[in-house]
Amino acid sequence: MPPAGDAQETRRRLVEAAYREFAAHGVAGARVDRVAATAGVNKALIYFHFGNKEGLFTAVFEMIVNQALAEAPFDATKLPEYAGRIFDVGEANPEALRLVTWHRLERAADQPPPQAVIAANQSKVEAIAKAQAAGQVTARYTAAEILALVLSIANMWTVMSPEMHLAAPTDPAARRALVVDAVATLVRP
Amino acid sequence: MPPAGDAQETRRRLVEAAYREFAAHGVAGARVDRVAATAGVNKALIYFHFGNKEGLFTAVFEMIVNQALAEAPFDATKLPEYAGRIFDVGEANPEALRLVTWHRLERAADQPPPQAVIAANQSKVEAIAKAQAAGQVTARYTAAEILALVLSIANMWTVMSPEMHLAAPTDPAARRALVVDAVATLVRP
DNA sequence: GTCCGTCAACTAACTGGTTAGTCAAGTAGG
DNA sequence: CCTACTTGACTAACCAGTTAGTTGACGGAC
Repeated sequence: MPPAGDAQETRRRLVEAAYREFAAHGVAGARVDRVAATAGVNKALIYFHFGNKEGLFTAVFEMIVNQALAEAPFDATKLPEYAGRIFDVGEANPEALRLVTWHRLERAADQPPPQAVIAANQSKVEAIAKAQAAGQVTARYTAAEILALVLSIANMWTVMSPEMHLAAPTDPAARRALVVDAVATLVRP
Repeated sequence: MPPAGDAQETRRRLVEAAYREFAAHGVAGARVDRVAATAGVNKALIYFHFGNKEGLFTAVFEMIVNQALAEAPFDATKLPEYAGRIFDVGEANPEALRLVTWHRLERAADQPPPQAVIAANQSKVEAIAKAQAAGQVTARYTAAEILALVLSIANMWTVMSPEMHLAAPTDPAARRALVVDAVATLVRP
């Protein structure tokens, strides 16, 4: 085994394992020993690299946020398509949405919101405002309200309680079509 | 001390205390000792009355579900108003929504969905279908899809990540107006 | 009417397993 | 040999659940 092995690689393996653990069980439910076992490294390495359990979650959360921001390019003049893309990303990474929800429930209260997210939202709001001024997007709602609506509808199925899925269409394509169409209806000038 | 005291009252106190504890910390994060202390009863009574921690959560969850179903009378011909009412209930009981979210994350996978919720959803879907047939609600989406849309939008602000609140209007009245208007726009025939 | 057995409701103290976090020692590469 | 990295073994605290026993109400026997 490589003791002076690749620390970078060890960190990556730990974050990957922690991602699954936290997404499945949250901070309180996650087991540090389980993360270490899954990553195939000694538990003490977690404390060496990340300080504590909380630090490990922070590392995972930052990775997910950056990844999410990178995967969904924003175009204020094509909000329905953007919503569809968000839907696709959520569909492909259901664990990421769980992780964000755990964050909201367990940590958001005593954690300052990530600067990257605030900045990203701000630029999106400005872009929407510009599109509104150009008459490409409805002026019925404020730019921030539109962004909130788009994101809410894009993620509506993942946030929905599972009981709802029994009554609603299970076909992903139909769910996606609904998301795109609903956003289109709402943001039409 | 009343040993053969009011068991009903003891149960109520425990459920009440557990409600706050679970809403704040979830199942894994909740502390049984803390619930007992808050309720002012002996910890063993929790196991006497509810079997285990899980049973206590189930009791709390059932109470919340029944309460929620009772508080929001459904009228398929007035979906925007219904969304507004759901918004109001959520605004008045933020803890209830947290509890439902905890349930979804921690228990929904291995818990059969409550029959009461399924039945309630089914009757709502049927009512919407009837309103669609009468031309009072758009036929662009299926009845189940409309219900999903209405509920998603009604709860959009509570589900939204807190970062969003920084960019969006903090005025509850404005948030409510948006919810009602967006639903109206979507369900108009 | 009082004695006694039963039972639901309740309690204080305990247990055994778990868990986050620590530490001293060791290993390889530069 | 020194720095960065890794390890097995350890611990102190925590926490869900248990246990053995107490309390008072109720009801039937005499």
